This record gives sequence, C-alpha cells and structure tokens, in this order.
Amino acid sequence: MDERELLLLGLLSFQSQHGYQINEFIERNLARVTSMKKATAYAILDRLARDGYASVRTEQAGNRPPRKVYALTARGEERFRALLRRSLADPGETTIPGDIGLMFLDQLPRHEVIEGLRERLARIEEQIAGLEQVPRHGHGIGVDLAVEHKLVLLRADRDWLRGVIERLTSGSD
Amino acid sequence: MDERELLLLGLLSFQSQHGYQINEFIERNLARVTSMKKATAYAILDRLARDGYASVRTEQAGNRPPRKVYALTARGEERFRALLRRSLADPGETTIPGDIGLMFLDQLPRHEVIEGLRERLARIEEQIAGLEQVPRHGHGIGVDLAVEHKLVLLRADRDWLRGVIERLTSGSD
DNA sequence: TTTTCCATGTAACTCGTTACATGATTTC
DNA sequence: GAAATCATGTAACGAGTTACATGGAAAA
Repeated sequence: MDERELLLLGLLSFQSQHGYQINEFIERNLARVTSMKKATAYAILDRLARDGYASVRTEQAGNRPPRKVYALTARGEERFRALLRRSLADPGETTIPGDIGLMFLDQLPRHEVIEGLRERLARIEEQIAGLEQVPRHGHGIGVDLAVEHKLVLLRADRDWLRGVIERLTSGSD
Repeated sequence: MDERELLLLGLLSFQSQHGYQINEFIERNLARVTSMKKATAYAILDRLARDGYASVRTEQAGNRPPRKVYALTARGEERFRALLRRSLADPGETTIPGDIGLMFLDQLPRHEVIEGLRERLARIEEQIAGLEQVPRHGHGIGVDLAVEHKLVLLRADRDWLRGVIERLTSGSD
C-alpha cells in the first residue's frame, strides 16, 4: 500500500506525468522492482489527487485521447519525503516465500526434496543472471542500489541453497 | 494463499487437530515464520473440509465448547505433497520491502538518508538477535532450516547495509 | 484490414485482516 | 466479581488483481 504510493509519488517527484506514461515506465524499466498493475496505478493516482497530494491538469495532444497529467503539490512532496523516510528506516517483515515449505521437508522423500531444491536453485540463478545484465546508472544511483540489494540477497540465498542441497545429498540426515 | 494452506495441511499431517489448537501452536511457536491470523486459519480449515482435503469430526470434552477436529484425507495428503513440491521448487517473487524507497534516496538530504538507514540497521540487528536465540531442534530440522534461512538472508542484508551506510557517510558521491 | 497503440477507467473478485459476538468455565 | 481460557465463527473492510469496455489513430 505505502510502497505503491511511494513509488508513484517518487516518479512524480522527477516530473509530472500522466497515468499511461507512468504505467509504461513501470512496465519497461521497473518490472523487476515492482509488480504493480495498471488499474492499481490509475486508482492510486486518483486517490493522490483526491487527497491533495497531486494536482491534475487535463491535456489534449492532437486527436489523441485526453491525458490527465499529475503534478506533485507541496503537500505531496511532504508526503513523499515522509513515506520515504519511513521506508528507509523500516525493514518491515520480509516473509520469504518457500520457508513454510522448508519446515515440512521431512515429510517428502529425500530425492524429491533435492529435486525440488535443485529447480529452485536454477530459478534463482536465472534471476541473478538477469539482474547482472541490468546496466548501471541507467536511472540514477538509487535504482542501482536497489538492484545491488536484490543481487546481494539473491546471491546469499543461492549460496545457502547450494549448501543445503549438498548437506542433503551427502546422505547423513 | 498457497503458503497458508500449505502450513495448515502440514500441521495436520503431523496430527489431527482442531482450529483453536492450531492457532495456539502458530501463535506460540511460529510467530516468526508466519503472521496468519486466527480468522484466516478457521476459514481455510473450513475450505479444506469443504474441498475434501480434510475430514471433520466434532468432539465434546466435558462441558467445554465443542471442537471440530480436522484430519487429512488421502486427497489432502496428496494435495499437501503437491503444494510442498511446488513450494520447494519455486522461489517466487521476493519483493523486498524498502527497495522502492532506495530508488529515491537521492531526493532526500544525505544526513536524513543515513539516519534512516541506521535505524533500519538497528532493527535488522534486533531481528537477527531474536532469531539467534531460537533453540535448535525445537520442532524438527525443517523448522531449523527455515530459521537458518532467514538468518542467512538477514545477515547478508545487514552486511550490505553497513557497507552502504559507510559509503554514504564517507562523503564522496 | 486487422492489429497495435493511445489513454482511461469500471465491476467483480480474491485474499486477508480487524473487530466483534457468543457463552460457559476456570482462575485471580 | 472481574478477567482470562476455551472454541468457534461472522461482518465489514481494504488492498490488489483480472478481465473487460471504450474509441479513435497509426501501423502491419
């Protein structure tokens, strides 16, 4: 909730934009960072305007459909900074998908567990490879940091997983 | 969704239980792994019974309120194993809270950023300290693995954060 | 000429949480 | 006599996704 709002406020803090534009940008450049859907973005933009965090100006370019261009208001910038501070300071609850499954791994035949974990490992390695190809300084150091962060955690995850698979493969318990 | 269902199926795979019992167990022993709320558990148990994954037997102990004891059916065990295999193999989308904020850190005065990240670091260290005190082999190796996993990722996160703070503190860039 | 692009949205749905209701019983 | 325990639920709400509607213009 707050994260999606923060994202939109942040994008607007760079420049005023209309919804379509924002959605395009997210889809093309931020797919790895967020999975926010278009309808959601439109709805939040609406809310931002309603709450006075953004102003709306309708713009017509030629014969195209009219655009609603959103611009941060002073209140909006304040809101942005407040959310940003909170977001930086609060690590939140990182619920790791798969950890629940881990708890029950005794219930499954050992070879099936290993097979599953190997597949997981392969997927993680794909994600890492994908992120490693993201160009640096494409959209500011902040974005680079976010990518770097993800990479660090993915690599730690990968290394741990390798260890676990090894432990499980080498038989003893 | 699937994770919560998997958790309940897994708990039932150890032994038949009624909802209250399961909720107690989760609250007391699994608060660090899941945040599923009671109402949710009751609803999912209901659904499991409706879909034939669990059988229900109503039991009365003395003058207490009647209990609905759920037991896995054959279908339920199959379902459990299927979800478990999927959960092990699929790393899913680990959306890290805070990464969105990271992207915009240029928009905030440097000292505020550092202040925020220091607080984040402290919180993470608290989480680590908390997890380090969890006794091993409390509830099976699976649970230990899950805790270990969380610890590994938290430590990687902590180390990275320290590096970032250092980089930011030492001025340049 | 059919598909894609532009640009906005709505309606229905799912999943989960919060807050509350119930009512007997045991503990403080 | 008040509070916690036992045991189940319901109703209202919030956030988000999916799928669809619209309609002109440009590209294939």
